[in-house]
Amino acid sequence: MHPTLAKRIRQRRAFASPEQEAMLGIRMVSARLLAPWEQFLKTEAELTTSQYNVLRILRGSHPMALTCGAIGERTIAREPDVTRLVDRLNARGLVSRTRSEVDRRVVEVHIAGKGLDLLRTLDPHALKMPRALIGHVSKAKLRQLAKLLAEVLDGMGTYP
Amino acid sequence: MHPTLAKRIRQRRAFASPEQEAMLGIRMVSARLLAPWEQFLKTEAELTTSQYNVLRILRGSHPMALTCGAIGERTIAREPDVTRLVDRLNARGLVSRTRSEVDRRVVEVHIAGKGLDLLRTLDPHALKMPRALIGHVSKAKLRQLAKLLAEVLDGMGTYP
DNA sequence: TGACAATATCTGTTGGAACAGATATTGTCT
DNA sequence: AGACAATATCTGTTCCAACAGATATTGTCA
Repeated sequence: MHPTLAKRIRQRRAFASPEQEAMLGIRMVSARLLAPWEQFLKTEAELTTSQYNVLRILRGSHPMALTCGAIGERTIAREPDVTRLVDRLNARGLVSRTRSEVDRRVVEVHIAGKGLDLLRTLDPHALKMPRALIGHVSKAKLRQLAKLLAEVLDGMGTYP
Repeated sequence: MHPTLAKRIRQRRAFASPEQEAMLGIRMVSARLLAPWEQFLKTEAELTTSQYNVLRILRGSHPMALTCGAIGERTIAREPDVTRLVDRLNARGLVSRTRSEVDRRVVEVHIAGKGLDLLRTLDPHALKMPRALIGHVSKAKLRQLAKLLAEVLDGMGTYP
């Protein structure tokens, strides 16, 4: 699709600071990693990545239910927006919602059997895809990359 | 905000393949790099990143105009969607559109003075932000990171 | 030249993300 | 108990991205 992307990074290297250089690289790689996955989720399961992530989180806590607030904490989505996200999953029968008895403000969300089934069909792809996309880089280098990324994440600043 | 992210990577390291590990890291870092920038563009300039990128592209070719098609090639956006994107920029006077005389199917898009002014106010932030966010990592490691990312980009596979 | 494909952009429509403010319920303090 | 803040979710709304199909213009070939 874009055979010149790596070249563009190399071209900029002379002008950009190491920080800009790294940031550009991360954004480019991320964009090209996410696109196939989003496309796949959409065509195979009609899910957005947000929806998929929520389902994964709910499976993670299964058979325990989670409140909307708890889901919000574990995702990037703001809590007020969890409602509709869960709504759409509920409309498709992938999760079930029940108003808590002890605190009736709270809604408890629970992954449904249909949701578990759907995730199961996606699991093999979630496993195979990383290898298909970046398997051409040696395992040692990938470990090194992950290590550097963890260091970037640790102590990342804010802006402004 | 999420002090446990790096920890989550480390925890998964034992279970995940190097490919999954690297992919997870890239996605997490990218998400946390993009969010402040999107937020900044929105509050300071009421621009989406797509709009900002188009303005940057147009400035790059200034004083030459670009067709919608040419803009589409240089971005991730599909060509049919460039129309409205440019529409919104045009409505704010940031770009100007003129129907080509030689081929009247074509629309030539040209960044306006107001667009150049807006970019100028954003430039210093685009320079400072990378340092603020990932300046805590040594320059040598950042260069190494960029090198690894370029390698990942080169020869990245497809899925499915 | 006329038919038909190719190109470049536009329009109609849908769905989701984001934000602000509203509502319902619970905790707390007097 | 009554008032008021805090919490948890919901509703109304707007904006944008994405896709499908339509339109206008140009190129090509019989």
